[in-house]
Amino acid sequence: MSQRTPSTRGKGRPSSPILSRERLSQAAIRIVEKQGYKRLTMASLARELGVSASALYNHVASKRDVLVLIQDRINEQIDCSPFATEPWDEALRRWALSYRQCFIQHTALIPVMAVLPVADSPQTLRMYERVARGLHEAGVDGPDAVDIIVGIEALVFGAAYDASAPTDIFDPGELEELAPNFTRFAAQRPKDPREAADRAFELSLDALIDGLRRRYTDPAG
Amino acid sequence: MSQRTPSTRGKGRPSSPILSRERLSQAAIRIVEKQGYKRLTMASLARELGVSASALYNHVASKRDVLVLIQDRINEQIDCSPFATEPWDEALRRWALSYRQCFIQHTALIPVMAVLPVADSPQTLRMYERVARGLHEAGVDGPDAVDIIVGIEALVFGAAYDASAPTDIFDPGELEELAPNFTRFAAQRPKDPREAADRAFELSLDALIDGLRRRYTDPAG
DNA sequence: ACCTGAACACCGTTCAAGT
DNA sequence: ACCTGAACACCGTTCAAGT
Repeated sequence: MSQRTPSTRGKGRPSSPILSRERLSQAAIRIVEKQGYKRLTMASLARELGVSASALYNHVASKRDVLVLIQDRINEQIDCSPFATEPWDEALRRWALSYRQCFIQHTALIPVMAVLPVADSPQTLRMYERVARGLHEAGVDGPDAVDIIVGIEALVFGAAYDASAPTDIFDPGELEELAPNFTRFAAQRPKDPREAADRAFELSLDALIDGLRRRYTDPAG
Repeated sequence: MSQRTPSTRGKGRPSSPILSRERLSQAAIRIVEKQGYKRLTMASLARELGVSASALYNHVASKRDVLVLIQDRINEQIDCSPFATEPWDEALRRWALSYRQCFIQHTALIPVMAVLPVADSPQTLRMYERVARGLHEAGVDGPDAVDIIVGIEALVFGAAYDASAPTDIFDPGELEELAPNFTRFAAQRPKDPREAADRAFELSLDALIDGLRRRYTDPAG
């Protein structure tokens, strides 16, 4: 299914391949960081690597594969370390904050990431293992731990979109009369859209974790 | 900004335009329901309407505009009526369930919808007004009501992706050794992927609303 | 004002041909 | 095994020309 980096075989000339999945994903991330996802095309990726576009297909099956490679590297940056030191609820909170922070710059990956089989992304799997183990050790039973991961992830993805939205997203324009109360409430939020998005996310995240705490932690403990 | 349906002017021949934003969005939804979002192109939409593709640009500025029109009609189907009869927490729950149900078939709209200025979508605005008013009347202060809408929406969007994911999404394949616990836990979830997704969503939604209830409802009340 | 037809500037992907 | 160059089958969008 997934092509591996071809190790130079023992016989014949090494013929030293120019490309590899490693170099390919590095170049892709370079383009995304400098020019954004709109400018990441198979042609631009090939140019960055100094090869023809068709050469890429010796290493990936499709453009979606390139996005999967990027996503795997991005997930490496998400901080799961609090599960080693903090109580599960605080660890979950910090994980979610870090997760969202990573994906705000990569919302284009969300449609891919959200439905991606874990078999295609070792780093995602490592992350899930860390979180699932942390929750299980805290007394959450296995399937529920997976459900909690799924739920937090859902909130994180949605919130990452929200944080990347344009400034005027809640300005009703000429339609104010359709939503007078909502408009007034929205105007009372922080002017900085990023600050408003951060607060909305943390309000929901804290409520969610609070609800989980009630469910899974003995009130006497 | 937004083109209005041109009312036939008083002078000259009526010249009866074939197209309108109304007919355009209806045709678009017809294509999406029959053939999915991949098959919705400006060309296919024009064909469905019996006109040339370039004619569409007299009524919408871009393909994104078409998606916005679809989204507005989809949002009309989301059930906000519980806010008229139920307590705010139960109403919020039912709204979220209905919202997710609508978007499971329309995940392609999520990247558009999530960052869409409300000024471009009257039905979205109506929906927000209904929910914001319901929360405010229950004692939630204005800006928090908006934050809650944003948070629930984020969870709903992420969960809609999850519910539309392929069956084998948590099968680690050859990578099982990277995540032995997670793999075991995932295998204990319901076999039917849709049932598993539903449960994960409801667990998080219930925890989130429970957390909100604690925050906004007087425990004595 | 509204539509047509042709054209433009892209996409991702395939494939025979080379080494 | 890996790369090139040409070609294919699309996209969304523009625009002069018609009524």
